[in-house]
Amino acid sequence: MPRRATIADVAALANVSSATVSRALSGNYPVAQATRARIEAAVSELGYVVNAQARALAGLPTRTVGIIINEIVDSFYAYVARGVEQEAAASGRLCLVCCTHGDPRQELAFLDLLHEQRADAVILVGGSISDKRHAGEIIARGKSLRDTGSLLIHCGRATPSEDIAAVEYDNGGGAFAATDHLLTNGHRRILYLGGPKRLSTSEDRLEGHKRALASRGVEVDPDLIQLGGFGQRFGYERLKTVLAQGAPSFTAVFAANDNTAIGAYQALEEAGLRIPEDISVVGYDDLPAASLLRPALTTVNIPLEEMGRRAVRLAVAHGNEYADAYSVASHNVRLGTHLVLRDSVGPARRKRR
Amino acid sequence: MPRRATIADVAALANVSSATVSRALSGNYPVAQATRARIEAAVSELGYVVNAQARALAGLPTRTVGIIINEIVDSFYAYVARGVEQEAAASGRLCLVCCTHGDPRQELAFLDLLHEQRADAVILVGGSISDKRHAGEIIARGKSLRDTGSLLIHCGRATPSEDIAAVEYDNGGGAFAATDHLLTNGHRRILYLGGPKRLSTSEDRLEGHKRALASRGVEVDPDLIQLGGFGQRFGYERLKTVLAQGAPSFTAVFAANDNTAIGAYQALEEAGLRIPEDISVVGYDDLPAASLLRPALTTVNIPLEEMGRRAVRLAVAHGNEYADAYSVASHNVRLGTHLVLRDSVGPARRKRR
DNA sequence: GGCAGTCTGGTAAGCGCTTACCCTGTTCGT
DNA sequence: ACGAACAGGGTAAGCGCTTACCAGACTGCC
Repeated sequence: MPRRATIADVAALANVSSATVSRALSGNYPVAQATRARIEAAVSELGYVVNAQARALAGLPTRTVGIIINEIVDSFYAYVARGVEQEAAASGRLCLVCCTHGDPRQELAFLDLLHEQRADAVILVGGSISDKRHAGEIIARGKSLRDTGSLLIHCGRATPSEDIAAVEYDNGGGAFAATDHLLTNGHRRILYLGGPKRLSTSEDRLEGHKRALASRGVEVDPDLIQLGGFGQRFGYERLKTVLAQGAPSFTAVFAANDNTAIGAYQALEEAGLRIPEDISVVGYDDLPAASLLRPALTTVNIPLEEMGRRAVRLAVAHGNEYADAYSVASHNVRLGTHLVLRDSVGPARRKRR
Repeated sequence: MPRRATIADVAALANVSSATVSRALSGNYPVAQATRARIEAAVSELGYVVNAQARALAGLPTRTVGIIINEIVDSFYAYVARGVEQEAAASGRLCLVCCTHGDPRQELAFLDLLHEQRADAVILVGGSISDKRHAGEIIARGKSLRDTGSLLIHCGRATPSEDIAAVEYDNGGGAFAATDHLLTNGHRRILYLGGPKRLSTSEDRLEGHKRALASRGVEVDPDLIQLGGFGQRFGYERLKTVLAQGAPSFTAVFAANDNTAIGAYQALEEAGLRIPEDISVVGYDDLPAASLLRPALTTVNIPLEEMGRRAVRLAVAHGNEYADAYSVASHNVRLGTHLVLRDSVGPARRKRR
């Protein structure tokens, strides 16, 4: 059973020292053409593959970036991950993907695991729960990561500390635009559906919604705010429950994200309500599913992929000017969102005609 | 600027040797309660985090598994990745995810990168192009990987060699079932749409389709076989082209995968053809999008997540009985597929009534 | 009381690579 | 013609961890 070849084997076969082999391979030091050729021959003859662990241990960066997301099959996260992966691959880095399934403790556990792996950067994606203790834990790990030359970047979540860079998007603004669009179409009673409580993402969206209402002097009716989850299931069940309580007192629903909107579609369909004739719907995220729905869903677009790319760039840029990693005021980034008009919003129906 | 703490620092602070610290941390050797406590105190005081690279270099497994997929935002791959991630996480392993975007050369490049990383296992997902040279390259890397104690597993693709384990699914069987269902509904002229040529996945599906036709004595009409791609775009454009050539000569379309079916839906919609009244449609994969479509798409379910899990288990099981890694006849796995009936198939229309 | 067996813990040899430091020739500039 | 600068290459000291091997201190048993 062949043992894996080491640099020493290659060196022996090529009749040079292991230092020369190392130099020829990393190409950061002059090596004579002839020597290089002999080394390359030896490498392919032995099927030599450099050992990344040894390399990292010797002080080189690991060329891996970690990314912590909720759920890989959720398009929201998948697109961010794609951006991260692309940008990472562009610089020859590999991606360590971790899924928390929404468990904040997992978040911390993965942070530790990625620290063990000495990932060049770790990117934490998605809304954060509002919890002082948890935030503290994150900050501590951020510091600790930085002490090893790695960088923690928040992506799509506000930074809990000056020291942690973040790539955000105009979450409240998108919600404002969506609600404003509904208002412009004459809707005054809008059901706000979905979004876990105490999650920054939901809170920001709800805030934007309320701000839009306020800007037109529409009062918020607590009954029209139905928080709870970000899933299709939640959208379906909750809306069904609300609908079961009698004729809808609203003319539109603002689903806190597209998944919830999908659930809302089902509930509306079952209740025999037409979109947008009877009820208008807007979503948030602009996932591919939004344009698959019939009628196609009007929703807020987030530059998810770009966010992922930016996050990596932020981390890697810092990594380059190594000495500055400590002094640089983390250049936060905030990207814009915009409403994508499709077919799920119509004029508000006259009051029980 | 704090330097990262090493095991030696912890040892010094706890007044023991580094060996004892190592033992206390990995817990595979008796360490006195009191000593252990002192060590733990030192660890948390220093914020010590073990260095995975050093550990790996010292001979322990890296506890990472690599997975090579086409595209992370494609649900097909995302679900497999999810299974892999889950199973990996269950054994405390991290996942290195690589996306080839369909480029076979990338496949090889990532295989090398994962080899460098000494991943405990690497899982290659999705159809393979039919190319002797490429297959040879894969086999070579599989061997080389095994020489380092790692294992290459194929997932959703047939193994090119006895030495490489694979988790497959009954691809042809699913296609057979789909076509058979169409035949049962009276369809005789079925447009087979999509699937890149020379890709094992497409070839197997087409084979199942033809087999079903043959079993009912229906001849295959080459004009009704429209190969080319697996994307939504392809499905749309190609079907549009076909439709532009005059009244459809078929009563059903078998989309080689759900994405193609989505494109087909668009083309049909634009052409004013109703599903399933005018044209029936079946897809393949049973992605979440299939049930979002209206009418909901009848399609073939593949246990994607389970495949991912199995792949990891296959690799890890072998890893356990280390000595056998060489002798064990790779226990291939083949999972079943089944047709999911929804609303996109109806009885064949009478011939131009 | 002597000795085998059990607990604990230390010593030190690697794991495979990079790179600071050193050395030998060449090649130039002036 | 001579020192400087550079190309090319070797030596060996780590990087941080695990673990084989060894040793002292008890324990209990005959």
